[in-house]
Amino acid sequence: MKRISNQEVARIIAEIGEYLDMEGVPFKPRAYEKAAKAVGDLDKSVSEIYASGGLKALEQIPGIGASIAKKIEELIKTGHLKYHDELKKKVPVDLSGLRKIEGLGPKSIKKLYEELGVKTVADLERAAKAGRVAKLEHFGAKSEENIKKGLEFLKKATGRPLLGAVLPLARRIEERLRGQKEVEKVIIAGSLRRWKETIGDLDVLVVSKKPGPVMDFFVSMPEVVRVVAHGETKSAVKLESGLNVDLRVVPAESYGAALNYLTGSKDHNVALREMALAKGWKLNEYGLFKGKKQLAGRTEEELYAVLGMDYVEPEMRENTGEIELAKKHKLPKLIGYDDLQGDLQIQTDWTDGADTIESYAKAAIERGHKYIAITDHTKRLAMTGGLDEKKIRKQWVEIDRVQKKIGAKLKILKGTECDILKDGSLDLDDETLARLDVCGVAVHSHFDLPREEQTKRIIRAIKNPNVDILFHPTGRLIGKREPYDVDMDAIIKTAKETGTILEIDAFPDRLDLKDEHVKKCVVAGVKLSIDTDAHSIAHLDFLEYGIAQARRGWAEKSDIINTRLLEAFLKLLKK
DNA sequence: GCCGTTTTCGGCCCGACTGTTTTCAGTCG
Repeated sequence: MKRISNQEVARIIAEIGEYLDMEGVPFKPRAYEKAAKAVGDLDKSVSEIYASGGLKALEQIPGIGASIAKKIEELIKTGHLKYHDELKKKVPVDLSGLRKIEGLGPKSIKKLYEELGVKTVADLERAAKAGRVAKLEHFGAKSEENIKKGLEFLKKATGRPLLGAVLPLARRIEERLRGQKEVEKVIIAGSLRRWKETIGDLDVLVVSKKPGPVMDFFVSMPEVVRVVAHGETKSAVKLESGLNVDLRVVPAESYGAALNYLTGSKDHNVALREMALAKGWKLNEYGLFKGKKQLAGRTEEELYAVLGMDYVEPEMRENTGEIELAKKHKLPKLIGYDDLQGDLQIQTDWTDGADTIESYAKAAIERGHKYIAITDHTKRLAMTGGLDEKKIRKQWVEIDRVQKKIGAKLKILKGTECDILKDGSLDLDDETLARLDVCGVAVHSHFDLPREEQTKRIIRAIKNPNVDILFHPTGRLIGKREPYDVDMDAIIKTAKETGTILEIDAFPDRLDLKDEHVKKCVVAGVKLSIDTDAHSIAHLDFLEYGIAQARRGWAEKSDIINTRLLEAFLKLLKK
């Protein structure tokens, strides 16, 4: 059997949808697009799903039916798909590559191929430079110019930026717009408001009676390198970083409906619209309407209420069951952004952190923390100057000194980020581990062990009765490193049996556990911690990303151990 | 092609903007 990645399967299915779109086939393109997204978002590999459950298991995936399941089967078995090959024969182009150029859809790509023989991005570049694109029917000088610009940006593009990279900029833009006198309200919607791990582009919503000056101000912001659209109610710009920012201006009576529409997710919105439709109403970005009469739309709360459901927090809007719960008034009460009492993973200048224990303590007090754990690396991570049994005892003396100096405002817990060795044993002896307040363990080596071995290794580590928390459980670095191959269900099961806490690492390129694992832990009754993994004082502010991740996994306050005050929190640890 | 407390057949979200058009197709979200 061929080993084919989910991404590859998703790409081929998506391409089928686009080829059908070229032909003008109705509805099927959406079905393929949905199926491709479903495969791309899967937690497990499609090959494994097929290996363990066959076609039936594939059909269980929402958005995949009998026909696409068979196609996936063929891909897994042969690495090829005849149907895809046949479609590609008609328009043999680098579809995935060309689709990355902004403004180029399937229909335009087909035309460029048929009229100019454009197959690749390089072909397109040559044709555009020679002025051949502008001569095509329905194309023109501007279309050609836009294609050239799209090509330029494609060369610089680096994929979706991290939430942590975009949020500070988004907040600056929001503040700046708030300062405009024509602006009554401003909010950033879209995936940012849902706190997705990475951000496609920014969707800004403004309430104003005079949109003109707001639009003019927006398109002339200093970061703007290109104005993509500049209309009365909608404008779009590209920033020097490559980020697209859309601005919509609506009247106050449509604010809630527009906010809902722009926040998404698309699937959540479609489900709401279908609900409206079922009642004989219509939902769009201007409101909920019965005929011409507006039933709701001024606020999101009103919109959900009139639809007969509870308000759904943006982090939950993925159409993964939240709508049903909202109708039954059974939504979880998510952990709040002010609910944490402390931070349980901090690296200091004793290893690879930048700041001293004392300066971290002061910074934590400023942020209102009640406790922090000092969790430096251990000796196997020699490059960080990892602590051995002797050196960590010296650190305890320093912690005691700082504790005495700062008094009762903050408890500094003695901790570790102890290395899990290749065989699942730990990098500090049990006697030392037993004396720690908080014992975290983590994998920093042998990322490529076979799944079974990796799983066994981690399970052995967390079965150690001294171990309290498994740090960054899957080891991924978003956009840089895949998670190691590990059976998370088995880890969660063992964590439940042993009372081990799993971490939501809030560092923006980790966010590890990810939302669906958080969900599984909540269901299993496994407790979680939210920690920054700070390597400097500034990183202490990352907690909000971890809280967002917890909320995206439907975690309540009680699921997270460091929402508790010190005494209650310590009772939840193993000893 | 997918899906089902209306349904295994007959539906499938909806609007803004651009660029090319003189009324609309394509793309995007």
